[in-house]
Amino acid sequence: MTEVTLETISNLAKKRGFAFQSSEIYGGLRSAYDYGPLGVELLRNVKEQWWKTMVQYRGDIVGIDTAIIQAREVWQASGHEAVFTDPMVECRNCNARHRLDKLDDPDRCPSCGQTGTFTEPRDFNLMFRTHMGPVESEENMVYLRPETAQGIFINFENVRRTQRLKLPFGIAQIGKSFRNEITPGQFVFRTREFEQMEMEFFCRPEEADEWFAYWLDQRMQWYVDLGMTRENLRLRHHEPDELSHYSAGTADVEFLFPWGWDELEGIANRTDFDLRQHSELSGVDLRYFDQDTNERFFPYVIEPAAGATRTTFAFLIDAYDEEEVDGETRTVLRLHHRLAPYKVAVLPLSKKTELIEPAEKLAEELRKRWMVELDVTQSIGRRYRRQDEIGTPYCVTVDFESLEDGAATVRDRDSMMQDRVSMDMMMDYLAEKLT
RNA sequence: GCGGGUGUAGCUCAAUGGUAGAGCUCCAGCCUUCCAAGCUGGCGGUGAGGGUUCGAUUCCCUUCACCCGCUCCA
Repeated sequence: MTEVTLETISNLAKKRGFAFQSSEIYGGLRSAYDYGPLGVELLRNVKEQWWKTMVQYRGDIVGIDTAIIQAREVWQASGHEAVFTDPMVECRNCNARHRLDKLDDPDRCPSCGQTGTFTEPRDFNLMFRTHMGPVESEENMVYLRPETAQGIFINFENVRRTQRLKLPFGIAQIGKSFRNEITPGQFVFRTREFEQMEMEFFCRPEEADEWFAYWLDQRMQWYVDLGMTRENLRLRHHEPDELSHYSAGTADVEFLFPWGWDELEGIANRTDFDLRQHSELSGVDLRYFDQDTNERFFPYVIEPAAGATRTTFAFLIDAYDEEEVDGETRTVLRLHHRLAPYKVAVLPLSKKTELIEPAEKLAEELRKRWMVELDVTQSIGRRYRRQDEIGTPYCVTVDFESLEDGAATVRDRDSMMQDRVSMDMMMDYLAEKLT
């Protein structure tokens, strides 16, 4: 695999239309990116694969899509309002920043040992605030959700009842979340607006450890099945002192990014913290009643929470490859075909009308099933390289011979091998390759 | 947010206190007809705002963005 730098990959992303800086024509807005025509396909494919694996292929998990704006009480119950608002001080001597409430001595910097070097404490609020309704007041202040999980917990009873679910079962959701990260960066890796793929798996408390291990295994396998290099993935268990306020155990799926290992997904045992909190604050009993044992209890929750945008980014990095072909560098995105933005490119060998017409007809046919690009400009070699660079698994070339034999050449992205296939059979041929 | 670095065309890079150039890319035409060929032409730029100056891309200030560190997290 080719070593890839952040710069290489962000350049490719901009050049080919995967992601652009947000508000670029106004000088750019920090920490926000817009997904271009290729990026949106890749992102959609990642989300689709997650949904299929987590919801469609399973009988024990259902989906949901909850509002980004929720009652303020949700974030009071979850602990976010308290935990995400911290007074911070900064050391003028060494520029280290510390949470005031975590300092043993509020006057002494633990990083450099100096005293009296701190700035005035400033409030850091990690949640976005806005107002519901046209009048700004404290009463109608609302937060943009910092995680999708709470939308699931507050709908636990709605979903359980309407779908007649029995433990163990899961509720999955994909959606945007917002956090005022102190330091966004590394291209789309850490942004203040991001997309999550979260699933809350509810089980009996005594089975939580078992399900935790199960989901670690399942989630790791998902990345591997979609072609991510095994050596670029690892599981890292959190130390007790880095656990979130709700967690009894957390492990991260990490990917080897150009800057080092970093998190793609956190898998946590959230215990019964959230359901218990919401029960207490709302007064609604969110306990589960087990008719077989006649028990009423709060289920435990195992949560695999993945970042959709950063996972998409990781797939892009992992797929990037360069190789020497006839003294030229060929750039190839070796994306799994299920993730590739375009599945097929139809390329008439020349711009002659007699070739463009059957090519258009073929493209139109294949579009019913896949994302297909028709490219007629410049030489065939250049067009192959262009498709390689955006990860298109197959190119179909219509040439003059096609007019005689009704067949076209199918060229494979990775091997560059070619196959002559009848155009009548093209759909079936490609369908078999693109399962 | 703090400290350090960087901003010239889509990309790589030139130049200058006095009309900003090139290569690649892209687009059109010709040619070619299966792995980034060639020829001709075209589009396109000093991140933004202000100041100094007869004149600023160049000097000064502010701002915005990016990169590296600190802290937080999917």
